[in-house]
Amino acid sequence: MAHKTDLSDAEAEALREGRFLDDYLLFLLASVSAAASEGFHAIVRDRGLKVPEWRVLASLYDSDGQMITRLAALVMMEQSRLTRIVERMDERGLVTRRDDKADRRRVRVYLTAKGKAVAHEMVAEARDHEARLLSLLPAGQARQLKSLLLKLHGRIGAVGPEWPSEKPGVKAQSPRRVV
Amino acid sequence: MAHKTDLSDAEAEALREGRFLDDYLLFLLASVSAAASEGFHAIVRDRGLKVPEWRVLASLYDSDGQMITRLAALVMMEQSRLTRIVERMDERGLVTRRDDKADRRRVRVYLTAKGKAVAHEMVAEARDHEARLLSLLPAGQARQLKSLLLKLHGRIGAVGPEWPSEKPGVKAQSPRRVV
DNA sequence: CGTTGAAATATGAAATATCATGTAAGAGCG
DNA sequence: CGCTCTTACATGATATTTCATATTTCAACG
Repeated sequence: MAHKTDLSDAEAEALREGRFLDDYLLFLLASVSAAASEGFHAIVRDRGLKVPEWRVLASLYDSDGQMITRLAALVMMEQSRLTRIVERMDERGLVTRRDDKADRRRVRVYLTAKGKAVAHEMVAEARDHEARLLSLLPAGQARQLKSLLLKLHGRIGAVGPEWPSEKPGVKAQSPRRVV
Repeated sequence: MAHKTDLSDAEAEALREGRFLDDYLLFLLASVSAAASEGFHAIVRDRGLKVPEWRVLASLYDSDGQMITRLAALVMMEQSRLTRIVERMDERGLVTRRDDKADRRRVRVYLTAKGKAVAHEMVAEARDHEARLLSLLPAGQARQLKSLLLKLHGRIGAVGPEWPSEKPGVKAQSPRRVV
């Protein structure tokens, strides 16, 4: 039998009990997310965008003309923060804002031609980068990872179809907090 | 054959091409991470902690007495930011700082008795919360998700054993950027 | 040793984010 | 309608973060 290796007390303890963080889902998610994003975020910044701006572009790429509140939910940021980011992006000519004439409280955000160009370019980069990332896993596992993430996501925010509803006057049904 | 449902052009387009974000790994990771953490972060704040503070406590819970730089890497934040957070936590009596006498550039951060108490309490909460989260998936899938995350994480930061090395004078080998 | 270069942390100034509200519209209802 | 409640967005004040850089200490080497 191999003789005991020489560990510090702390290390031995860690092995015996198992560390907490190393297997803690929220930490795993946050740190994989950060690690996976790091490389791409560097690309984003090289193109002169900030990460939150990229997120806005990507959201509008998928569905242009969102209202501020919904966009904020999509990109997971607080409303007043998004307001100011959109403001800067407007000044930089990436987006424009138009009042929703059906509900004049709402402000809808649209990509400008320039914004679309940048968005397309960056989405292409993102797809490239994603392919490189996913190639770190066997194809089956890559698909499985995504599918598990989607499933978990769906079950956490057991939420209705829309979020701030598209139709004015419908009470915003915020995701029922399951956890 | 069922007749065509009435979709807007944009929606039809989305279905045809598939939206970008809905299947984009980095977005999936970020948004699952945010959604999964939301509930627990509310608990953290209820206990009068900020999320970054909780992260520090959790890291020290696993391995007390880290140096600032390494702790910053562990909790994924920039060094000067961590310095100030640790400072506040010191003032609040959650941690203390002691110079490393083997290398006096280094500052090591330790949990105080109070810090340990809070850390233990919160780790217990975290474990509870994690269990609730994981119960949203069948046990096998939960395990699989974690294992895939770990695998991906390992392959992204194709990194050596330590990070800022424990032993003074060893050149810090930063994770080779694979992606 | 003395010099040069890198590492570890701290810190000032500028940029951002957050929190609490203010203001302007819609919705619901008697 | 007129009143009241809620939603959507903006904004001021405060707190936090970031970025660049200063300071101290160690490592390497002639």
